[in-house]
Amino acid sequence: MMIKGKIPLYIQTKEYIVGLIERGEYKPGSQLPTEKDLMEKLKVGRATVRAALSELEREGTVIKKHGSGTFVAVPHKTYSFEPLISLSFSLKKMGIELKNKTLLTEKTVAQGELLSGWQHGTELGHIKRVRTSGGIPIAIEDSFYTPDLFEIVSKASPTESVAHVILEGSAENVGRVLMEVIIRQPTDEERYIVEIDSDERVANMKRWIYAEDKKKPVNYVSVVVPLKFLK
Amino acid sequence: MMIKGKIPLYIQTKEYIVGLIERGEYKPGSQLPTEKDLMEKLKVGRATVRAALSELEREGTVIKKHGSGTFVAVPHKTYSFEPLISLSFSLKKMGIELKNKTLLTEKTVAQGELLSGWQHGTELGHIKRVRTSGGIPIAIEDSFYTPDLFEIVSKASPTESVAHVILEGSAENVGRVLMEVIIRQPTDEERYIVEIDSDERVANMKRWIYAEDKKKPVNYVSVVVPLKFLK
DNA sequence: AAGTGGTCTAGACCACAAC
DNA sequence: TTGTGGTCTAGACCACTTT
Repeated sequence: MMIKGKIPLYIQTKEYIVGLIERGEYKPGSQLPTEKDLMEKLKVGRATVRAALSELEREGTVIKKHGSGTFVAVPHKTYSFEPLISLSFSLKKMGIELKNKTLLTEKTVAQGELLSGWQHGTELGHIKRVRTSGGIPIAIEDSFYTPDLFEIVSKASPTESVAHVILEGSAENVGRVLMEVIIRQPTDEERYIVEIDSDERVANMKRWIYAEDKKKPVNYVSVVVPLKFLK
Repeated sequence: MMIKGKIPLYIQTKEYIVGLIERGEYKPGSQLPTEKDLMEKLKVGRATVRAALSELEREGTVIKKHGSGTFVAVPHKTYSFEPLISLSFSLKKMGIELKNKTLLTEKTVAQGELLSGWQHGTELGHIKRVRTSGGIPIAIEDSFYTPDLFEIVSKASPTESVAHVILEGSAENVGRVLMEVIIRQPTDEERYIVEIDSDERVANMKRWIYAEDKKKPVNYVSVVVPLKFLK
């Protein structure tokens, strides 16, 4: 090791491991050298190796399994669309964990503005949640699903990304995703839930996911976040 | 410390620090006890304290500042609008390395259905780029801007995210963002540029950014990526 | 100069998985 | 039982910020 003078050893260790993977010496799913191997090979302490591997795990490059070893992460196809359409995915990548609190779970029918491409009277599942971080309400989320999807989503972990469930759950193949973000004044209900003044503005993200036939959405989500949390 | 037998010390340390914050003993923005203080107070090693603080920083609860101290995070300003609407941000998260090759920079006028939202004949700046990874063309990007924005974008680094420039550059306040992702067959030109067969499908991501008046877009971008690169 | 977090080592013991 | 990663300590020196 120790080639470069200024760069921290654990960064150099990271680069060494990434190099092994990029050169194809260790394929996705295969086991990487053990921490002990890396210590001896690179002549560094174990904390240094672990710091490198920890960052790589956080970045999704490797997966550590207690008792068995460290493995090259297998990129999964369905993850590909996720960052584009998932709010929680993007925030998580930035290191921000949101906690969900479910306010309401019900069966309803499409009506009013919420038609969103659905026929009037279409049966839908509806979940209303508040997302918090450190106990502070950050976002209000209203999500609507076709009955089939509602079954699947209801059984999934409430902290799991809906986009992830849809993409991964094989219920439907995604054919089209539409997303809209607008800046507007909050409603009274929104002001109450996220505790803001009436002169503060909110970002309202709406997302429609269509199945492969592209006719009607299988999922519609509206997320409201005060602008002060976004700038 | 050492109250609970099975739970790791660094987790207990985390809980202790979170408790300090939740009980209001340390308000957002204020400086937390130093690592040394925590070591002595809790009778644990420094690595344990640092493990706790590292997780708390990753979760967005605290902020460490080299040379000055560790502070309770201020929930404001922590979140960014960018991941929601930036294509390059998302692509980067997919592991797609961003090297841009500009094929075309021109002034043009709005025409055809692709430029929906603009009046026929509106003056626009147009940039056509190919994104490559390891010399292989991965994505085709066509972006259109109002003349004012075109000036700013042209001067910005070509690798910089357009969404970033628009959000940070204060050229306009963003009032509305519309994004669409569809899966379709490639055009002949697309097949030529990214070197794919006609039976392979592509993901076409389109994004419109509207200024505060929400009438006409200030930016329209279309990115085409072969599905096989999204695995 | 003093204090803070950042990096690093050497060594120990524990918890889990596989043989 | 063996080997892996998980946790933890004690101590050292470095880099940055503030006084």
